[in-house]
Amino acid sequence: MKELAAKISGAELEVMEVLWQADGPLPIAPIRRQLVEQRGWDPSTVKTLLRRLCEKGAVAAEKDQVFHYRPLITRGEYRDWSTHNLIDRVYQGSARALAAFLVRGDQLTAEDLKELEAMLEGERDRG
Amino acid sequence: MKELAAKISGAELEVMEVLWQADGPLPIAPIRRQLVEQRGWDPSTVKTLLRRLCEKGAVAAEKDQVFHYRPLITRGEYRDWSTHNLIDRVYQGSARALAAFLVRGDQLTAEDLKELEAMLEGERDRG
DNA sequence: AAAGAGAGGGTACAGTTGTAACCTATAGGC
DNA sequence: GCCTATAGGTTACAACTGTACCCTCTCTTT
Repeated sequence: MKELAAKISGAELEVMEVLWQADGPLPIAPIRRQLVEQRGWDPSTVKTLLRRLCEKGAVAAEKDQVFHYRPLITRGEYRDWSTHNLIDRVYQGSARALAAFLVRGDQLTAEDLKELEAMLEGERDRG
Repeated sequence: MKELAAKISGAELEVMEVLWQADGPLPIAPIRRQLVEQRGWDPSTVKTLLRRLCEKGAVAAEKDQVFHYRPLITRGEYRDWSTHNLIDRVYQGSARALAAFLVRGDQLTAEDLKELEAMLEGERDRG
């Protein structure tokens, strides 16, 4: 499924976001409403993006009076893929280098760092 | 400079990689050699990519008999930019969510995790 | 019933990206 | 001095992206 996620473009990703936030398949109307408002897109732009996502196999359209759109890949799968992609391409495959960047840069708040430590302890126990 | 880094494409990034690995400006010949070999690209492809990078302001070409190419943005700057980009686009702006993904997924080795803990302690002292 | 809103479907069009060919000038090897 | 390899420069071209228009059909409202 790597290829699928690979090909979701920036604008398409925003459409996926709307689908991921919903708790079930959505008809086009609310998707449009949200994106027209949030992003200032033309309604036809939303339609085009949905069509492309369907063509790419990232979204399914099921007809029930009107089409309902359902994501075929999860946000988690997409995160996995795109994070690995970043690590491979930008961090020469070193997840550790990325982790170091996060910790040493000022990306994380003190709160975040505490959380992280707790997580690390959890991992130590498990692993 | 966000815009600059933003626009470095995948193939272009591989060229930047070569420049970043070198310890100074490089003439086109070794860049080509490396990429023709590593990636199977045609020499003219390398030329095109270098031209585009120059147009984008990511690389400077200085003539000294033959042109020597020098990166104008550092790998660090690019990492910063692309990591923030991932966090914004895929993790809804939460660096912590990305950190959690790294720690909880099996991205990191036990060794990496130990390193991380050490880093966290260092941060606690500093911050 | 006529009209207006929105769904479905197709088309458009410029910019970016991956990938390369072609031509000219030139410098080093024979 | 001539030939071949390569630098430099220009052009190409299809796929992908961002962004949108237009036409038709149907359903709801007046």
